[in-house]
Amino acid sequence: MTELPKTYEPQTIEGPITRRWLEAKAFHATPDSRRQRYVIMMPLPNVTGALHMGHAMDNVMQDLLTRWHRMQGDNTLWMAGTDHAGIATQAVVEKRLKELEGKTRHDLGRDGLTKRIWQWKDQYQQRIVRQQQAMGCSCDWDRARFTMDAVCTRAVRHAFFKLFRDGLIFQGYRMVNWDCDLQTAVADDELYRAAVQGHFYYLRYPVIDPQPGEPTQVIVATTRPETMLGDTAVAVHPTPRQALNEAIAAQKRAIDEAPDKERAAAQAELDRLLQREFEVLPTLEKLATMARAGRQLRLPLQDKPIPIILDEWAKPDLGSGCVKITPAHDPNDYAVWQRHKDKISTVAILNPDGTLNDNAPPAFRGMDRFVARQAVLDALRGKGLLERIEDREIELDHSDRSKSIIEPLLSQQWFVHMADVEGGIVLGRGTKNEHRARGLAQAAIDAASPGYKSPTGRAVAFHPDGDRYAKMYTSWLGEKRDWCISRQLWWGHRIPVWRGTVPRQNLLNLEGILQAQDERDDIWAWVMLADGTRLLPMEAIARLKTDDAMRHVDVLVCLRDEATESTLGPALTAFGLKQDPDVLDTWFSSALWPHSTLGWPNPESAQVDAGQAFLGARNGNEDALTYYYPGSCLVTARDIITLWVARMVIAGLYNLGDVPFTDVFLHANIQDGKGERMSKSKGNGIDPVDIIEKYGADAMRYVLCEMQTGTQDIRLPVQAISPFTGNTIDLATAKHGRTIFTYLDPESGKEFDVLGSMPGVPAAKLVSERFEIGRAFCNKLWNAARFALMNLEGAPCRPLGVADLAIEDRWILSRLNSAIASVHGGLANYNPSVAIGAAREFFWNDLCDWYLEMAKPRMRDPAQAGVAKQVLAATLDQVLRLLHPFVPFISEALWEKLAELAPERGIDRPLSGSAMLVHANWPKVRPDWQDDPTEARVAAAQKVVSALREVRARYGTPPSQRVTVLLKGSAAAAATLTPCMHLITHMAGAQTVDFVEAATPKQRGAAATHIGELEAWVLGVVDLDKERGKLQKEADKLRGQVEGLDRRLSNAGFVAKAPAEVVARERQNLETMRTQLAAVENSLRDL
RNA sequence: GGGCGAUUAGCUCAGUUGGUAGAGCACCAGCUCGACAAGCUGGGGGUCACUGGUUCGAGCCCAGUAUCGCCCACCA
Repeated sequence: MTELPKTYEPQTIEGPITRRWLEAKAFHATPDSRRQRYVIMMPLPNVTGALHMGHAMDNVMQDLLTRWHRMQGDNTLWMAGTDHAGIATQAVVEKRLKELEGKTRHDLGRDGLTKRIWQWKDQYQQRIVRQQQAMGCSCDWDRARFTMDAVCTRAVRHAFFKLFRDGLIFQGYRMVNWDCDLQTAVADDELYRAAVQGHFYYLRYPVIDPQPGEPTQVIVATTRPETMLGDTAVAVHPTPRQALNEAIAAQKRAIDEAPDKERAAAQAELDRLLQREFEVLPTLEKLATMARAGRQLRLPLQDKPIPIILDEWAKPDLGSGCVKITPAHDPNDYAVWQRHKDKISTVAILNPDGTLNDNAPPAFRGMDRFVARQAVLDALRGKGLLERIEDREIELDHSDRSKSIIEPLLSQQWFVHMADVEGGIVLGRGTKNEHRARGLAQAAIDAASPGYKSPTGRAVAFHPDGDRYAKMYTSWLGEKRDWCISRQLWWGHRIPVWRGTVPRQNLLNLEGILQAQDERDDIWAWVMLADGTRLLPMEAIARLKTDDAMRHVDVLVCLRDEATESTLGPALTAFGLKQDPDVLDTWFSSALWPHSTLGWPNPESAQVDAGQAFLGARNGNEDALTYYYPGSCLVTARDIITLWVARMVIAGLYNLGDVPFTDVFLHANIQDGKGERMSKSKGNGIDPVDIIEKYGADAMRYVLCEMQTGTQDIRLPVQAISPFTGNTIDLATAKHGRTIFTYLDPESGKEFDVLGSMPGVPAAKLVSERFEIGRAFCNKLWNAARFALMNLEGAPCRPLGVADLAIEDRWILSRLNSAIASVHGGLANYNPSVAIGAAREFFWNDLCDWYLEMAKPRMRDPAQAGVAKQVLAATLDQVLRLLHPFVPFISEALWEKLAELAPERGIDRPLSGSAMLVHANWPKVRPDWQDDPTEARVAAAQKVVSALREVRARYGTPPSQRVTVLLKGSAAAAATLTPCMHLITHMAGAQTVDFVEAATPKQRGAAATHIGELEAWVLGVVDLDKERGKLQKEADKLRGQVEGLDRRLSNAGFVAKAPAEVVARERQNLETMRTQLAAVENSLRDL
């Protein structure tokens, strides 16, 4: 065999091992006769950019579970893929288009832009896959999907169609978060809040024909004065006195409960409220009266009358006490409008791009909203209608993607109905799991509730800290808010609905097409009446025939299959229907991921890409969907629970009548050294490939596993590699350069960039020294194996019984058995840190530090070498298997070497072999290897060795100097240690170690040490002063401990109330310590 | 504003049902002895954020305080 290098070089083995796995299709899963299966669906990375450390954590956790289950013999599928990430990707590509070519999406057109995005997607998808393969992800690459590929697209259309037909998808006007840059609605979770320095403007609205004693104008406050152009009312509280008094009473109570330091502020607030009682209240009461009388105000600039209305939304304790109502551009005002629809209207003043539309006076039309703001203020000021301006910091929603300020905008959107439905809904219609539920959200809540069982007996559980996250999941779902699924983008799944307002006669002409839905299952239409009533086409036509008042109706037609578009689309167009221009929210397709990837609704006809695995049934086995759905475990960070986990459960239950997975493993998020969440855009994101290049993939995986203890977030201090010197620079302490993304190299003083965005400034790679731990581990593993391989030449494999084994053999096998149980248990409890910790402890502390050292003399002794080799080979075999899920590359490489030298390994019988470790069997616990008496013996011997080494260290005895050791202790202690004397001698570097009844005075003057009740002397090394000092210190410490125990045991309460076993144990401890103290004092006297 | 969580050695984190605090890294000292200096051996280092309470006994249970983080929320 070839000699292994002295240092582990990950670069030289990771590439070849990856190629070997991929060439052998080692990760490919296909349905077979096994009943035990394990399925993980990868949380899809967005194709917006490369992966960072957060993804690495997610991927490594999945790979860990995948490899572990694969070795356990489960039919294991890890489905890989990427997400088109609608808004995020389009935003990135549009931004580049603007920067590099100065073009907007409108210059390219819908097809042109999507073509560009496809190119971008191809490029990044490739990069992502390379990153994942570099990490060792054992996904089934032959099944990798993309949310916009043919298989997923078909599933999206089917799912949409199904929901549409069931009446669970509807269109409606709603207040949405509008991104004026990207010109689309964005979801709440695509926003971030940021404080902006702004102003609070007080405006005056004149009263029309004020009566004597009435105010001539009303003052309203706003931070967005331009919205006044869309005002349709001013609201005042119906009973302002009562409301103010309630506020005052509440504040008084607050003062009573307030802690001292907050009391002054609370009192000030009360004073302010009390003052309003005579400063503001009289006006408000008058206004309330005026409102009842139907009085109106003149809206400035628009010069139109608007009513004063009564609504509790106007709080007498805030602002001027009155509030302007802009239903089209403020969510609260929208709610007010809905309560007063009969009295007030709604006026939208914004175009989709944030400029003012034709509802604004001509002077303001076309102005951007922020320009218009100033113009409105100037105009008001000119008319003396601007009361005053206050400076104020305002918290505003911003779009995560474009960073622009969000405008609340009333617009028409598509929604999925999440709330309960009268009469319930059907889940898994047409499947063997068909059953009913109250509504979509409720079905998903139930699935994670105690006692729930799906039709196949499954339920969803969270790990670790299950209750906590189940609560988060159910409380979010409990709101049952309708899910806005439309986005005004070009990149994504286009909504397969043709819609239009159709005149009476046309609808009658459409009858022919609409009737089709009774005969075929791929078309469905709804007719909407002006009052919002939804009718089936035939109902509508019937009504139309009798009701002449119906002049026109809205028709919505959903075409399920893409193929039908070419045949039916033109007909629909001819009748004035147009395909909805919107695309679906990215999460709509992600929600289907656990079944769309497997070919739902029909695996047999799923059109996979060239070279990919066929999804239909084959060779008498089930098709992919039947076999692999429902899956097993979803691995993700907790912020995805609401966004994605909940929606997958809903989609799975709705389409297939069963939950998509039974377990949700929530792993920690990674933060930088300052506790900030790691992300590329913050300039603190580490690229896993940089870590892999520097430390190796296994090192990275080892450390990530070790860090994963619970759901607690993890700090990972970040260092930059200086592009000037190559040294590492701690970013927590380094000085910034010109921007927050640049730093100064402390040595050269030169500036470098961590974001790679500053032209002309060299970019630095980001790393973390934490990963050195992993590199050290791999190096240790490499060298331990190297030692073993140097000695394993010709290792036998014959059945060995207990009698054939040396005590150290029995010990290491017993320890191995515990390690197997601990590693397995740690993984089963979703605690990789415990698992890798147990593996490390066994490998490093037991195997390397003790067993290998104890075995060295035997390796040189032909009489003993055979057994020692055989035990070592078997142990190494088991260690490599145990470590494989954590550090797959190095373990696979060493497995190959081990197989060359010791092709057959085992103790009492050969262990099952496997050409590649990735397919080897997972170690099984061997209770027959557990040997507690031997473990106790060796543990006692280890204590003696440590104590003797301490003596040697104290006197600086060179390792090569053999020392003479005397031991004195009880007969029981001697009996325990006698079988281990050869080990003690060897491990402590002794010439001889002997038990004595009593040491001679001269011997007693040697260097002494005490191990419990045992006394030991190391002859010929002693320095009297040093010895005295050491013994004195030891005696003092013991005396303190004895005193403490004594005090406790003489406490009547302790003896009476503590459990008997605790008291007995403490008595025993006290006894031992007293003996030891006496011995130490004796030794001291002897000196 | 509401809810959840965290605070343990210089750093990053463990600590199962209450029974005298652990690991790795870092630090100090010694070591090239036949796998490994990315190593070996030994050592030092903690008022478990703070204040009370319950208990014979509290890192752990209870109440409060402080700081940090996350989620949710409509204050013009």
